[in-house]
Amino acid sequence: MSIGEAARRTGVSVHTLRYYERAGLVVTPVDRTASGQRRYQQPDLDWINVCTRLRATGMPIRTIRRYAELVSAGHGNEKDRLALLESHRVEVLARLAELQENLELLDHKIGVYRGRIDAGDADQLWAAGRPPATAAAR
Amino acid sequence: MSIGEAARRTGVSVHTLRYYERAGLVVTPVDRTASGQRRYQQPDLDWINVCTRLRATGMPIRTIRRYAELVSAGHGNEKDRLALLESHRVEVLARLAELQENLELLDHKIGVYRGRIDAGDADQLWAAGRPPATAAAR
DNA sequence: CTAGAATTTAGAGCGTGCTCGAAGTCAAAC
DNA sequence: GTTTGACTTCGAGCACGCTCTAAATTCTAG
Repeated sequence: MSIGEAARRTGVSVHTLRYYERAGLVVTPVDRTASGQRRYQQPDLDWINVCTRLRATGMPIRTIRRYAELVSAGHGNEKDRLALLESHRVEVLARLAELQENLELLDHKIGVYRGRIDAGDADQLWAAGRPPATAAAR
Repeated sequence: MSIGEAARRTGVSVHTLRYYERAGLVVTPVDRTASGQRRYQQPDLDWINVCTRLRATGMPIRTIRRYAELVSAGHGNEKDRLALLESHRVEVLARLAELQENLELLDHKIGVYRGRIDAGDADQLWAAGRPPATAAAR
């Protein structure tokens, strides 16, 4: 299928598809017609989806490239691939934790504003994080 | 305290402190000495910490600026502030969910590699996401 | 008083991940 | 055959969030 069709099916723009290819995010080169146009197969789409999902976990392009290199190098480096994925997993867990922690600040502030609005808007002083005892939120 | 001390205490570089100020991430202008050097007070640090934590939830600078503008505008816009925070909260929850979903792909792949390595490395075919029935992972 | 460290400004530079433009080639419908 | 739209490459451009430089000034310790 054409690059346009591949873009439609993966939800990635044709620009980005070509960019990913240039960036080395490939495991096997995409087929080309005699005139040089790309022709995608299902496995190409599957790989693009993997890239998309790795990106969605915040894996940088260069790391996905490294992973792609390991995959295309074939057998024998499974431990390296595993190490790469596990190392990234640690980062993802850290980011999840950070996000959740700071979401609490957000929730706290939202609670303060809700209370203040319900109560008819009382004082305005505030503290940075969780209330030390008494405090509002900016 | 000096900007250097403020940087030390907030964990933000002096460059970034000045950048935040330029970017409008201020609720009250930082004091200046007669000669023009910044002198930070505890509330300034508290606000910087709020900014840092909002940043950590992925809130863009321009949104924090908007929030700062609302705060410094004073009373009467609490509903706007609440709306801003709640809207951002929705985005944070979405990103948390996305992160968690794609973490599952990561975990799945890690599981596949662990199994393959333990088993002494079997076949190499693969599927993009969760295994449809039988498949390994790239 | 003086040396060295810290601070000031405005503006440039950078890393990341796209996103787009230009100029040309190709393909499918008519 | 011709048009219309999709495709090609290459390089530039952009948005974001810092990060750094330069040159001048100010502060602090001895």
